[in-house]
Amino acid sequence: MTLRLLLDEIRSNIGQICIRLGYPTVQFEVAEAAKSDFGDISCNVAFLLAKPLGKRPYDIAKEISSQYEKNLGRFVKKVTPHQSGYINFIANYSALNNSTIKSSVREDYGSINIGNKTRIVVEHTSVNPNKALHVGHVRNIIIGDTISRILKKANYDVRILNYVDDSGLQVADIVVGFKYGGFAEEPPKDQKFDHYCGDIVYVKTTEMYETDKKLEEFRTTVLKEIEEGKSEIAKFANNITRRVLAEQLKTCWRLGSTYDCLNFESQIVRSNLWKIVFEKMKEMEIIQLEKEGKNTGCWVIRSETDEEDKVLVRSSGLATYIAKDIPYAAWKLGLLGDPFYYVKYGEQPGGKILWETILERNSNAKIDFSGERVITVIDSRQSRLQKIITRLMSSFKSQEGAYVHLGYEAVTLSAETASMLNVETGGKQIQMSGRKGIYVNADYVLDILGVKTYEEAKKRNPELDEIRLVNIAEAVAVGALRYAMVKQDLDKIITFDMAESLSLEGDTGPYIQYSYARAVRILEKAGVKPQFDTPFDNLNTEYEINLIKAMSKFDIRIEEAAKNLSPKVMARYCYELAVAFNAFYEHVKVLTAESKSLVNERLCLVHCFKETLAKALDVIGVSSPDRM
RNA sequence: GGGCCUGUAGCUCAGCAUGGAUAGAGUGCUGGACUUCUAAUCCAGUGGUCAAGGGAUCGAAGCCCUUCGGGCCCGCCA
Repeated sequence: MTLRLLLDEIRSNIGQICIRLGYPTVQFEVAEAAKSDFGDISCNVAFLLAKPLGKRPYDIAKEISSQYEKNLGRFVKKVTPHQSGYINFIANYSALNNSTIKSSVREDYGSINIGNKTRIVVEHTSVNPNKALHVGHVRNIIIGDTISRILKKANYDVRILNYVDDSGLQVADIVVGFKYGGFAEEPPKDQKFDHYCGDIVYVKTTEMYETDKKLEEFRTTVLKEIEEGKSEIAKFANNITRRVLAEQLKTCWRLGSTYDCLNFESQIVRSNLWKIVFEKMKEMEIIQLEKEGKNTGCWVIRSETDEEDKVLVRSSGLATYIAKDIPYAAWKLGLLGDPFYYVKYGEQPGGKILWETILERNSNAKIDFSGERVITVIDSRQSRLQKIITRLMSSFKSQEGAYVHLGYEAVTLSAETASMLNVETGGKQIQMSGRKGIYVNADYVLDILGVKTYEEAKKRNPELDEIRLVNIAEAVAVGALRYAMVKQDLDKIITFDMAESLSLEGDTGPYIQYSYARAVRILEKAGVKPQFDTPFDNLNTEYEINLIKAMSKFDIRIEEAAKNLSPKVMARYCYELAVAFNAFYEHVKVLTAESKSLVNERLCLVHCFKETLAKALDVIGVSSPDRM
């Protein structure tokens, strides 16, 4: 918060000085200095005024600086014009320290009101319920979960949905495997049901199609029966997908992701939402019945560019798969009457209730899971489809950005990791494929990471009991995986490498968690509670000031992350905090400081750092173990 | 053929939205710091034609155009 106060103060003062000097109004920028050599804050106003005033930027910077010096205000200590034309500011650290430390103890530190409690839907995860989650799905989950957390921190009213495609081909495939392929309904002992379905039934059944065309024919009839939802096969499919879903959710919860409601595709299909949307689109004339050409007899969405038109309804009158996505998107935006009723699916870790939709009327109060805005997290291979849906939604609801497809690039496997799966790629990375069995399961990665983190924790904390060590190991394993998935920009491919994922040093989740554990230990060993009724004038080494400056940026980072829907901003912020603390830890002694009052001030700082880091880590869903 | 993404240090990536100072991290490699609040750490060194070319600008890694390399997508399948 405090950095924002400082920036606002400078912005306002410079604005006033420009008016006083009779300078034209320009949109100047006040921002963190690019390097600490330059000071704390920089302003580019002199560049922007150079042209209209016909002066050198440096001369303008000098003029403004000398005016500024007459009244430095609360947070500024020094103003210097730089040769380059920037005006640089050094903060009044006494004020910065005091303000930052005192505000950072607040429970809601870092929160900021951007959303104004706007109802916003985040849909993520949405994995076909016929297999276990692999590391590609994990990226989706972590992005979606982190975005939800960011938006909550920015005061949006967030609803998190998980769409369960329980009536698609992939489900039909495993049903064929169970019913006609001879696979037992129960997995071998010690194998999770979702792993069994994905690793064995799905992969092997798909393989069998190659040689057994009859088997492949069953797929079509099974799919049809599932969609109709009446037959024994449909009931069987429902039973299977429920079991897989339950296992998938365990993995999601293990990763720290929770949801508000499960939406089932089968119910969307069986509701009348498609008919309503279809009629609406006809009325609005945003779809056309083709009279000629290759799509004769089909209802299509005409492309606005050179791309192919998209068929919505076949010449047979049957809707295509996109007909499931359109009503769902419109439903999420609350544009259609709600045909669903809601029942409790169960209670999630942390106590949050998970709801699910049903079509049968019940006496429960209706719950509104729609939003004024909708964010759908799906990888960018589906961009074309999502673009069409976004376009349709914007004709239904003209509000800018009402429907957002938050796309991200895929997770691929490194050549080395592929070769562990007996896939030779000639040194190139490879796309994962559930169908071909080329993937790394999320549970497997967490388990392997857990073994390593357990060993590391035990080595360092031999006195801790087994349960505590296991909990620490799990927290660090999840932290490592989540951080790795979120630190990279959304439009960069992540090449997953098993060996590399085990690295716990440098720019990783465990590095950050470690800084937290160090802070906790200092506070434990101090034996006294920090007392905050002091002005914090003595925290004046560069390490202390850097740490305090980092802490003071929390809400600015939240704002940036929320406005750009950029989870990595928060990952980088956590890292920034940890780096500042680790440098402080190495160079500044807390418990053996020269005086009692200095010990206390530093204890306060360590305490506030610990609280701030925990809150920042929580935004990326990484927990903060006390010991590591 | 069309659409989207991408190219910055040996490797993995920030920085690009909103142009401005000597382009930053991690990792790797070299060397240093643990009888001290946990070395999952810190410090120093090493390492760059910001893919290439052009344009607009006082000023470009960033904006515009072109070219080249890499990836993904484009069914009356789901």
